[in-house]
Amino acid sequence: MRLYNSLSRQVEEVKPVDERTVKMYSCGPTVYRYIHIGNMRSFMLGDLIRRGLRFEGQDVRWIMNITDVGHMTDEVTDTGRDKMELAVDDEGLTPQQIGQKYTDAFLADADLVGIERADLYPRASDHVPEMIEIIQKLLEKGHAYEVDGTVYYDVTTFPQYGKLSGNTLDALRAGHRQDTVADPNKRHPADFALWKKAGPGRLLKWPSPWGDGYPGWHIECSAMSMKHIGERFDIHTGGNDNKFPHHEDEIAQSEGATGQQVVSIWVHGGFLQMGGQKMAKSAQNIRRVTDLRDQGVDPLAYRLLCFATRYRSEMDFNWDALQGANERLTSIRKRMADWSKEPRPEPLSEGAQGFDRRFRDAVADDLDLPQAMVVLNELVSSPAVSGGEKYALLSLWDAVLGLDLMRLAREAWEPSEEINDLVRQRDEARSRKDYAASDAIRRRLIDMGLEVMDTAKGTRVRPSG
RNA sequence: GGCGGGGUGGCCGAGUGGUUAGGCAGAGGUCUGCAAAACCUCUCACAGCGGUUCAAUUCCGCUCCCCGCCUCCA
Repeated sequence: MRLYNSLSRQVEEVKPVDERTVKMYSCGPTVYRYIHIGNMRSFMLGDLIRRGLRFEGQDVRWIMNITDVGHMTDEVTDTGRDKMELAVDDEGLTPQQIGQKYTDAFLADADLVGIERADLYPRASDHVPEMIEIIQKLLEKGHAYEVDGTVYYDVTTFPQYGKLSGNTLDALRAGHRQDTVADPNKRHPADFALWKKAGPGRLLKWPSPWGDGYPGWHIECSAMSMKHIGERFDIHTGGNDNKFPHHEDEIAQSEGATGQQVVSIWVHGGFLQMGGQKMAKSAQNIRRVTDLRDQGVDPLAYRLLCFATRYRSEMDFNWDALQGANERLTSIRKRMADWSKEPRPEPLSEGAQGFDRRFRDAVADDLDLPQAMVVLNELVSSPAVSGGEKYALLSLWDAVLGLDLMRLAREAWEPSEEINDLVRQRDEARSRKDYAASDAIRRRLIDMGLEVMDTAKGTRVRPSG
């Protein structure tokens, strides 16, 4: 599989350092509130990369962090309160309870959109000693300095700073934002906190060599990724907004501490927009996965909708398009139910193999799901491939797509005696040309949630989805 | 101000220097008693202005507009 590496700005082959297993780390959710479908798109990216690699026969170890402390605080002073602490005030729960509540909600929502569970979900609050260890190493190596209980990273000691985002130190100096307040303790405006001194009344704090405090925004990812998949791993994913400063700083930390390249490929997902704006709490345009369900849409239709857009591009969310995806998903599942009853030829035909190759190529080509969907659509309506083969291929491909395409086939729906009776009555009425009666019966069947079709063999019914 | 991504037919969205992306919606047709399902067909799409070229939606320049990051943010 090839992926676009934000660092090199080109598409690269995934070549696992440890030849047996691809190791991937994804920036996960912050758990002081519900996550929305825009966040989900990013998390789906990691899931799709893992599914794509497995499809090629590779083993993958996938880690996704849970952020329950740290990078949710005002950078300069301690007056800006940790968002976790604000949630504690609002909801009357302990930080642990808040974290647990929103972690559970995240996992449940992720399940709904077909994201398979990661191998591990390390929590930031469980890794403070590891973070302190890295900070100490950075101090020893001269990459960091302490001022009154707060430890900063000295960006001037890392000449490659800016290599990921393009925000080099020169550029950062040239284009200063007007509304930022300079921290007088920083030696360089781009320096960032590794460890912050705890202010009075702070709940979430830990003892450290520099006094009570809490970790800075970026250090958790350095600590947890290196602890769980090593100081040299293959893929790191996140949303586009993580590129700077989060990942830029993570590189400076991890590479500063280890003296080597840590991540091979950085993959960044494009944003989900809503009405031309980034979906974000501040824009008040967020939707949860459960909102989709409440609108009568299968959450997996959202997953299908995401496949229309390349993962790196921005995508505009819109209910009509989602509704369309929902229609399409149902229609494919119904066809799958029909095809499942046809014989499946053992060696696939030439034609079917051709479709399979094209599908696999698309997935391997930097996760070109829009192209893969074209192949899928062509297969669905291809007269050259039998229904049995279509079923075989689509159920294979669903390992990557995760759309539960076999749902209706699996449910193996059988009409009840009552339905069979009505079907018989309708066929009799039709043979008598008593259309008033046959239409009345059809109406009843439809009201029972069925789809009614006339075939050469008479009335046929199936669940309408 | 710095860094970066865009403007494609009713909607979502691929893609390409000359040949139909695809899905959804809509229209017509085949089939049907009528529907449904299925299949077929369709509405001269590429922000604007210049330029390069035999040929530009695709390359170059300019203009207009939108979005993201630079502060918490997938």
